[in-house]
Amino acid sequence: MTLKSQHIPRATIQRMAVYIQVLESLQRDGKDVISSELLAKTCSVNPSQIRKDLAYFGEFGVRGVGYYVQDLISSIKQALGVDRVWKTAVVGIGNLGRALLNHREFKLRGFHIVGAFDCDPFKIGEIVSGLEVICSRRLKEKADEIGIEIGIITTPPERAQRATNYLVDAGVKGIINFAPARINVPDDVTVEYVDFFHHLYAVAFNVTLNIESE
Amino acid sequence: MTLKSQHIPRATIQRMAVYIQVLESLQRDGKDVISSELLAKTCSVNPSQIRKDLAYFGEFGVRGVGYYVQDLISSIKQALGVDRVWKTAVVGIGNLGRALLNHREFKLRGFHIVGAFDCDPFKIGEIVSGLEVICSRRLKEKADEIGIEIGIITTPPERAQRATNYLVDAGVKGIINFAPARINVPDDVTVEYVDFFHHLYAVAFNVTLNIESE
DNA sequence: GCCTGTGAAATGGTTCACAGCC
DNA sequence: GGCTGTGAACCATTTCACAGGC
Repeated sequence: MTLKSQHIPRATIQRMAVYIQVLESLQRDGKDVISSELLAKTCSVNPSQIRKDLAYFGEFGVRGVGYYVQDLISSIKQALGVDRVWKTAVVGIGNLGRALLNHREFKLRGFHIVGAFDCDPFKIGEIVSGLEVICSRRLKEKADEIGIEIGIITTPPERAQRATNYLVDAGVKGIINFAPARINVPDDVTVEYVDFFHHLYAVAFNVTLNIESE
Repeated sequence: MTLKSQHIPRATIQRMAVYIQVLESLQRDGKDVISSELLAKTCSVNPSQIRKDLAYFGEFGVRGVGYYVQDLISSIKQALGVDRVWKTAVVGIGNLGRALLNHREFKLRGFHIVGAFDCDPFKIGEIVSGLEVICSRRLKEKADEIGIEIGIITTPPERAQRATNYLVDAGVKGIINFAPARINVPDDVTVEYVDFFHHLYAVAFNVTLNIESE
């Protein structure tokens, strides 16, 4: 594996996800080859930025030609480690948790949901999208049995830390937190926060700025 | 208004949203005053970072004391422009669109959903969460009538650009795009992209890194 | 004494410009 | 000729360190 073990900027990783998205769309449109310039325009970034980003992981392009779309998608996916199946579990079976469990795209993208957990006795035992809801306290026990690599927290904010603790105890090293609360984890556990109010705030701020400067 | 008309980093705005989240949680716990050091620890950032961020908008703290939680929340909300009601509309009434329409938190946070649009004739006329679904082509007409400031796109990716065009035509200056596709807008329109697969990819990458370095 | 606000220093990321290669 | 890959130059953001004020 082409692993240049230098530090890779977080921003680069975020852009890589965007590149995949755009490249898959180009692929659907039947495009075979793409230059960094054209890809850059679609992603609203600088062409050198793309070349630098990709260079962290290897040499994927052909000089004088560009990048082969299909190959580049595979290369990026391999570089990010998303060319395989990841076993995930959802903790917190409310509206959002159910929506995620029913979302087919997860499986299509290699993220298989293999566990559904909640601490509400009324929900335990219920079948959601083919999975039995299990008591959160039994997370470690279940994880040992089925293997859970990524945890998705969809509890109310006040229960997010407890859900986190169960996941960490179970040996999970990656967490996506949809709950609007900060959580504490050991250094070897990665957390990503998803909260679209943050995005709404950002848009509101920018619109306000533009209105004022008129 | 304390408007230091210098450029404010995008990263600062993102952190401001986090500060609000944490401060509101502190407020619920009955905390009156907080130091930049303590707030920093909770948000996993550097204390000077917080002081610098806040300084873009004004002097909200008291030397030797810290920040008054209640006041700081109000000040930040005012600074971001989220201390008022924003009229929003959802374009694309699928699973996600419906979920957002039924989400009470929007109204609580000042984002009132005043329009629901879709281009599917079978959906037009349907009542979702008290709103009649209207043909996307009539967006401008409706916007002139009710006023729409922020658009939320929840269409499939191939229809995202058309939804965008309708919104831009209607004079909307801020867009949240949940569709997994890039969209083109004029310079005076702000777009925020929400795609949790990007976050899943980021987590997968970090977990992969940690596994490899063991 | 303590904690904020802020210029100055350090860090890290982005863009430029061109060498290298098809 | 054209487009990638990359060191060097540039720019922005973060962190430090301390002055300012309760």
